[in-house]
Amino acid sequence: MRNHAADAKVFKAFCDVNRLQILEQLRTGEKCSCVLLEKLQISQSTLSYHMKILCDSGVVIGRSEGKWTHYGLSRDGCRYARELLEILTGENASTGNCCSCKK
Amino acid sequence: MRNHAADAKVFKAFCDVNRLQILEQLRTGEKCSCVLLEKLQISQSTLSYHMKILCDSGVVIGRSEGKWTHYGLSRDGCRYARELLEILTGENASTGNCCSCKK
DNA sequence: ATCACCCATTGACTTTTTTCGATTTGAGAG
DNA sequence: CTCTCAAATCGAAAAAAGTCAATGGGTGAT
Repeated sequence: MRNHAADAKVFKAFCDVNRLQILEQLRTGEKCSCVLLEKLQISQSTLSYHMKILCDSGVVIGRSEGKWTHYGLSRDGCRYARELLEILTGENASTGNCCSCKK
Repeated sequence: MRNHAADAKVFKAFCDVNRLQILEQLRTGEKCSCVLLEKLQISQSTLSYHMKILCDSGVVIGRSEGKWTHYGLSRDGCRYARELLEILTGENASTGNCCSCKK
């Protein structure tokens, strides 16, 4: 029996347009906020808000270095998300017809 | 260049606790609304709302039969969701260090 | 110490999502 | 045709998510 709240948190990362744009930027490697921000139409505080959600989901990791914070995809977090989706939708799921509706 | 709004729609299916519970029920085969409802703490109209979102995401398909509508996982829709996540998080994504921050 | 810069947090506001009761629609059954 | 039942839709309210400007905290440069 799964923890649905925890699972939902993981997929929160992928259900917002701005976050998908951020993830797209991260696919080519680590970026710091200032660089991410250049290609987005949002304020700095809004970006920070989204980065928090991405980090909380486990898909992204932040790495502090001096003044900067570098964000990158978490290999483990990404794999976990894919495994989760596999569990939820995997081919082993039954697609048989319904028999529960007592006509 | 991806259509982020369309992609976000797919993952909307997985980022809500009630919808995850519904998907869990559907893993064991088709169910009609009345059966799904029994195991959820929501009203009939709310369930209908969630079923619409699930169907719009492509992950679930509704099949009308007389008075009943049977809902089931869409094999194609589920595969598409997994492929999408693979593209967004796949191992081919770079995890190299940032070089864009001119120190 | 002071300044400039990067980023997180706060508080207020707007927008979107979720929820429900009531109503409507559509499909058998009598 | 009328009645009943399953499910969708509507309208309104509540809850949650997203947004920004302003502020604060930490770091490195001067």
